[in-house]
Amino acid sequence: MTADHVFTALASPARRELLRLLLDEGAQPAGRLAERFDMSRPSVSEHLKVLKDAGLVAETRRGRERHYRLEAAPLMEIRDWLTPYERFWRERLAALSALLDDLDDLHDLNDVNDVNERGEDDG
Amino acid sequence: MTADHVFTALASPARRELLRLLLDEGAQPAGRLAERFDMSRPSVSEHLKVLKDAGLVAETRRGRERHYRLEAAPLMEIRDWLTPYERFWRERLAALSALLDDLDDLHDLNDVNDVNERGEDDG
DNA sequence: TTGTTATGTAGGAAATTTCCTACATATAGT
DNA sequence: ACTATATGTAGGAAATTTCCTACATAACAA
Repeated sequence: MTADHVFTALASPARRELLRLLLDEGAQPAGRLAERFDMSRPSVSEHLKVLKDAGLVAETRRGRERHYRLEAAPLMEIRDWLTPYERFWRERLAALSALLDDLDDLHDLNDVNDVNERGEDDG
Repeated sequence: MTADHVFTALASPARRELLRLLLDEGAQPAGRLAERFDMSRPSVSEHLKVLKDAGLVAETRRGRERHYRLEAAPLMEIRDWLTPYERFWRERLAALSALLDDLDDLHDLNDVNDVNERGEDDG
């Protein structure tokens, strides 16, 4: 439910793989998801529970199967959390870019001096 | 270093708080960061180590202090990981929006029928 | 040199996570 | 009713994480 639950859920590679499968292949029954893992079916079931508690998947009972589907909404909280860092990141890049431009200017200046040293006229 | 390290590092509230402090207040020595936590200084030091291994902070030694600064670049991996889910999320919203539009159309149609029932002409 | 400050590391206790093998539950088919 | 299928839950072992209190290291200050 909370952002903390979402961060925690994403910390496990197995759970991220579950989300990826649901994204790429759509909703599936628990058993079919479990087949893809090098892990017992009950363990996959527990991972699904963690994802469900984080609101990242939802289940629909169809007969004796339970179809799990992706619920991407909570991931938008992560994106929002990321936003201020992205701004920081961009400022860093801009500063670097400015630095490189300055270096370029300096380089051009040296070129001019080189030309002058070789003669060409003036003094 | 890897995306896995980054996800793991972000799973802890204490570590996310460290990143927030470095973002909001800039680079700081380890001790000053530790003061803000309801936790022993060595524990904060270990959290900083996890962040450093994930490439999320870097340290600069200044005298006997070590200044930690935010390194936001690895967070961009998280953003990239998020992207396909964001697309999914938008499609979901678009579908919902279309559904609501359809409901609206149906509603308008009923209004027209209401008007006709009250008379107005035709039949 | 001697003492103080800033910080990391060692070692271990407690809590949590991960994963397993039974087992329970519920639905479908015969 | 009986059997097979799909799945969750219980209980526990092993691994990992978190946090602590010493202790080690290195730089500064007298």
